[in-house]
Amino acid sequence: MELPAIYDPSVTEGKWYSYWLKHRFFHSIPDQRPKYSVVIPPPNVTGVLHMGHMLNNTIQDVLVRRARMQGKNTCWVPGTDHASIATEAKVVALLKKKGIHKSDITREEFLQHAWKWKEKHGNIILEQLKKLGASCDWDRTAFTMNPAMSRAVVDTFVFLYNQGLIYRGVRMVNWDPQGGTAVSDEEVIHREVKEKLYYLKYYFSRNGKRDNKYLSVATTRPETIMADVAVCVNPQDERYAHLVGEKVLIPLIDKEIPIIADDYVTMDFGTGCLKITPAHDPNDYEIGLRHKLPVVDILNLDGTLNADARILVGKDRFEARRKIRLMLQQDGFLEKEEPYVTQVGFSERTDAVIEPRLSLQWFVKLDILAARALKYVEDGHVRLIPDKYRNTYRHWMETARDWCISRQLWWGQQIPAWYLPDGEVVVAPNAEEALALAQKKNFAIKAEDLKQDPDVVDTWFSSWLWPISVFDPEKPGHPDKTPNRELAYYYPTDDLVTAPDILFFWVARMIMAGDLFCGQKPFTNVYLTGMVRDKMGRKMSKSLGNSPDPIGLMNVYGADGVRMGLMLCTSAGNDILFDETQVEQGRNFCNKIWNAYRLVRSWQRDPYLPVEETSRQAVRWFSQLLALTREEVEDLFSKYRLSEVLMLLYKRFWDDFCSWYLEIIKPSADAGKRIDATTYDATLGFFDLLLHLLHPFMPFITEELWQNLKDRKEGESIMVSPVPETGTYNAAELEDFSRLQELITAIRGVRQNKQISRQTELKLYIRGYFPDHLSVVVMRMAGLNQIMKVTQAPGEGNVYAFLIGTTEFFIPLGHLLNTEEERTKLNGELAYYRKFLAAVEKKLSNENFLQRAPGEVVATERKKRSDAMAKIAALKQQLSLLQ
RNA sequence: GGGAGCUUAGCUCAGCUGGUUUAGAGCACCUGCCUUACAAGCAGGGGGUCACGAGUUCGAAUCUCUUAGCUCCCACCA
Repeated sequence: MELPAIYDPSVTEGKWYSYWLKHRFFHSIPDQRPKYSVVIPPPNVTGVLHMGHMLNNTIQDVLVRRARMQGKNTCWVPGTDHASIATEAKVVALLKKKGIHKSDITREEFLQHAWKWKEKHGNIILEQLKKLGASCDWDRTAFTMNPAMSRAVVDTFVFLYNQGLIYRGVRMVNWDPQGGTAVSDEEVIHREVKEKLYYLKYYFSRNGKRDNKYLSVATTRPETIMADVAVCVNPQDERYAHLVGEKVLIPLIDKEIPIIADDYVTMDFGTGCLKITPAHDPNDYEIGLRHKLPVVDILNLDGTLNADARILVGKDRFEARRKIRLMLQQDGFLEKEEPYVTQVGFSERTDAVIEPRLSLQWFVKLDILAARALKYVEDGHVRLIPDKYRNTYRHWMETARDWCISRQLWWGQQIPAWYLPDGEVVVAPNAEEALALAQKKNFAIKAEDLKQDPDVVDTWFSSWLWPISVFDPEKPGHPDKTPNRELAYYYPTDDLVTAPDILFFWVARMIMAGDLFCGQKPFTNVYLTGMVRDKMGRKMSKSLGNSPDPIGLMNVYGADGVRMGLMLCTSAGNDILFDETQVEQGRNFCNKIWNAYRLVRSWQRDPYLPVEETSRQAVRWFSQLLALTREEVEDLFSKYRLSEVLMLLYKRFWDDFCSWYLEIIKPSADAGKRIDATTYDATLGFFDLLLHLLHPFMPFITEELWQNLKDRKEGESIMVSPVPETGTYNAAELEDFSRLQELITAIRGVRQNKQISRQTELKLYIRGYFPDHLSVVVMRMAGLNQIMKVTQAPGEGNVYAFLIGTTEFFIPLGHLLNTEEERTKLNGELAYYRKFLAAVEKKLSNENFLQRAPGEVVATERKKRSDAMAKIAALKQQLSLLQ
């Protein structure tokens, strides 16, 4: 078979992915074997693959493929998240283009559009993952809004409500006036904004009339003064203490409000006087509660001022701000204004300025759940990798606030709460049961009297059930139910790979749900990936245009190349600075593997050819090296140091296997590239093992070559084939071989330096330790015709001398040797070793060192001294030999 | 404002409980090579006062503190 000199991923990758699917290698059903399970962090249905997904899913695939090759019953569950806000926004935008406004259609009509959209676009990202090589069990593809999982969400809601863990309450929420919904704290982006700080005059009230004295109050939001209910000072503030209890008048509308005192107020900020606006500021709301102040809400849902504002009614909040500033100035209430930089919250989705707003929302009580979830991590039952995130996790869990789970949207699971005409509420899994409950309260109630809460639950309220509901959707909400066979087998899952920015609102909440419904953790290890940034360290974003198209990258470099490029530079928890040259390195490595295979394939296996000694030594060495490599790989994997595993394998394959091993055993072209059977078979065995070790990282090329390595039957695959056995290794032998490599490199260096061609054969004298059985290898690789062990430096003139360890080597070079140059070089080395020796001797003459340092450390220092002395002696002698 | 982390070669990073580390790797770079597996390659080579300063110690890239710079998380001082 003639193979092209350049590896072309496009002809192999699609072929093998189809083959894997056809033979259902990714599919898993419970059996007797130990399991290994992973659930994908479900990407948004609206999503298209970006570099973050690439990294995250490559890591999962590496772990999953490795487990599968270890013989575990491996199950990687894929799926997507319905992503309420993001999806609804997309559908709303799409309808708008068609001239349909959301408010003009019914909920049912809207949902029909949304589902249609989901069917059309929802699977794009999963198809893209296939191109990456993701070995998911596609038969299990889940969706957080499919009927069974939605049912799980409803049951969970009902359960938590009945347990008293869900309640409805008035809270200050982050209101997005543009999106028309509350959003969670996590969906608010704070940005610095240059604003103005306005100092306003609040005149004292004399029986409702303006006094001529006033308090100066600083605010960034003058448009909210009509909602003020008090002015607050710090009780310690001597400037104002005597005024507490007096009344002032709100500018423009002359409403009378009290002066109160609260520790919250910072004395040295602004004027030390804070206007209290409970309806429009969370802190003010808290203060309002403490002081039992009324709440005046002057804003409509869309951010315009309502009738309670008395002035500027109907104006948008920002327009109102500009107008009221002028009014205040005209009427002399504006004392001064100064520039001010402050943090303003923006909606992640619509980029509108978030308006703190009081409203009735549903909440999950988190105090107990968080405390229990914390314990799993504290006790080490759930391991965070890297473990620095334990601190972050603890901090959050100890300060967790109740979770607002209602969203004023349609796309999502509608809250299973029904309101009676009198405002009472019943919570039940469906309308019939709700009616039954309602009738217990009032038997006259009919079905049409009940009105279901129009809101849906937060998307995280479905995804926190993910590791449970993908296996047994009937389990959430039913802690006492016996888990089904699937859940019993696959749960808890083994590894979770996700980004640290959702540690709290996803990872932590999954631990809560796991504890609540299964009494167990949902996963054992959480591998937290870094964020993929560009090479300048900037976040990848559409607006910067610095985000490469993953599909395009895979088309150019191959999926294996891209996977390798990403994996080479990722350590857990650290951001990765993505640079296309890394992917190029991955592509080049694929090509290297490909060509190594081409070389081996070009040889003729000859069962009658005797084994050459060089080959025998090479096989002996490389099989030991592979045995060591497997140990190292195991160790690194156990620490989740994936990039280091890959780098190790890269060097083993490229440097050791190709540059050393294959070069040593390579049969000459003159002999018709014939190679003895023993060496050849061993080489194929090594290749096989290397392919197995590399497969988790580079699934396609390894499958392609493994299939070619021998005649394979339909249905065989590297991913389910046994890993070739390795023997043992002897560290001393491996050390001998690396000395030999140093020696050969040194001789090659001499050749290059002195312009001695490869054809010119050289002689080598050795004084000191050298493993004689490796001499043949040196002769072959360094082009020597003679190696002699000597006890004295050779008498011939113009000998090039060098040291490796304490062994001296000599190569007679005749007139090629530049005596002056050698002298300079040797003197340089001599100076180095003398300095080194001095440092060691200083240490050894230190009484404290001898007394306090452990014996072995002292012993190594003594060895360093004797070695250095031997080297110095050798160098001196070499110098003396130079004419 | 609070918390966590980072700073080692031009770049990306190892260096784990202080001692074979007067510091390693990959890429990039320099030199010589189209040697019939691979120029996406081969062979050889150069390059770092371990951010700054101090301390602990017989011994510090490693432990402690100070300073500077960067990153992330949490937090709406109006």
